[in-house]
Amino acid sequence: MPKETFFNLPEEKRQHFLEIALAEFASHDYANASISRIVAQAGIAKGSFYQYFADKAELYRYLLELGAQQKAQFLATPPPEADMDIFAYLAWLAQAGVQFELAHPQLSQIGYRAVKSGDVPSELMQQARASAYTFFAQLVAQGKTQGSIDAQIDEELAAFIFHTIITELGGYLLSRVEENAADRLADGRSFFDSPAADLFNQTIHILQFGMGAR
Amino acid sequence: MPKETFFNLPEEKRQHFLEIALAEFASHDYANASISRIVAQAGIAKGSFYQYFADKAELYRYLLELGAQQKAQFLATPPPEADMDIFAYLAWLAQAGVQFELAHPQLSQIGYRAVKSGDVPSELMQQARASAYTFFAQLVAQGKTQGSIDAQIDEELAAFIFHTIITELGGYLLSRVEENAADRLADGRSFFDSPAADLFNQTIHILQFGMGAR
DNA sequence: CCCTGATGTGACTGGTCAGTCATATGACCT
DNA sequence: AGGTCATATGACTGACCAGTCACATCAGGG
Repeated sequence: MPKETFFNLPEEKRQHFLEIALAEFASHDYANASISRIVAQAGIAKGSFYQYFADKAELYRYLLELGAQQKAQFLATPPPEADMDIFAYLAWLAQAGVQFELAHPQLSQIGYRAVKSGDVPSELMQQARASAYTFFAQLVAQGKTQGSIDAQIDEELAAFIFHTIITELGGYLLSRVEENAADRLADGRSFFDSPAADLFNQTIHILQFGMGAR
Repeated sequence: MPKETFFNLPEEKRQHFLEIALAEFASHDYANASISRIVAQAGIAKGSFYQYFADKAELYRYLLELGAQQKAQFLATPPPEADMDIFAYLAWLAQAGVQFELAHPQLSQIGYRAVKSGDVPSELMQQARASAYTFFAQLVAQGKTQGSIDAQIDEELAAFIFHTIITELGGYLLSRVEENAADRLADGRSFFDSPAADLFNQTIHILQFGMGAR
């Protein structure tokens, strides 16, 4: 957590600094992100940075936390209905993931890098990863009781597949329909009219049929 | 490609150097791998390294190339039968991938890092990535003519799913049955007796049912 | 025994980095 | 005007890095 001095900064200056730090960590991995570059770009002295943050790691953790908060907010907007079909829920989750990636590409990049490529092997990350897995595993268990997932399928394995596809799908779809990404960003719902929507639905259907009771 | 002097080195010394370089690049990403550490560990002078390689990038490219050769060799052993069912072929590919990971964990690590996490954005890597995609896309096209894949499924999308699952599955399975990995390594075929084999088959079946003609 | 060409060597250069610290600035109170 | 406290500053330290280069070593031929 940043020091008090950071929060005492005028709102505008703090936001400006965060934007620059975000850009730096989005375009370089942890080892290559440079505090020297950040402060130069933000127009503050090196020493000032160390009045705000204990060290580089603290800034990084703070950015990750901001990202997690933003994403949690994204995923919380329409509260999941209790006994929704889990594939519908999965579709909703994946779609929200894409929306998040469109709305916060830098945060997405930082988060993606944090989970992939053994940067940050801190307990914190291991823990986040594990809880994502158990979340999906619970989803699978629910799917089994609903009868929409074959009871013989290994729950952890199915969770792994969900997690993997959800993690990678957004980036893939965006890379396929890059050109007018900004347009779709303007109106959230328009994503479903985009050419990506069909690909999106196909993916969910493949999982649905693939895991459905035989 | 290394300089001639490198190949003039006595076999033993060259191998020893490569082992150390491999370990370094497997445990650090490109930016953090250190030539200074490598030469110190290998017991050669910094200057000598630069008699063998033009620069750090050349060593890295060489290691990647060695990895690609080894993997190609792994995937070439039983020549794919002409009109094998493509899911059987996919299963074989994935299994060969796991075998490779067991046999050459360091090469796997380096290769994985190279494709993930925008290290090495050199044309070379983009190209390798693209050719992997078209390879899978062709496989999907073949599956459609065989009737084992629904004609309505987007070929590129299916290729993406194949590629993603194949890439991640090995690591996941190995992480789930870590304890006696070394045992299975001893005899290649014994993988199919391992507890991972069932998970493995389930995965292929999910894709098979998921993509099968409706 | 010396010459020559290939190979080995490690101190050195110039660069970047994270983090520190003595000093300066400014705000607010008395 | 003086005093006190929080904050700002950037030169500096020590560390590491990739890559260089003048020099040492060694092998084999004449």
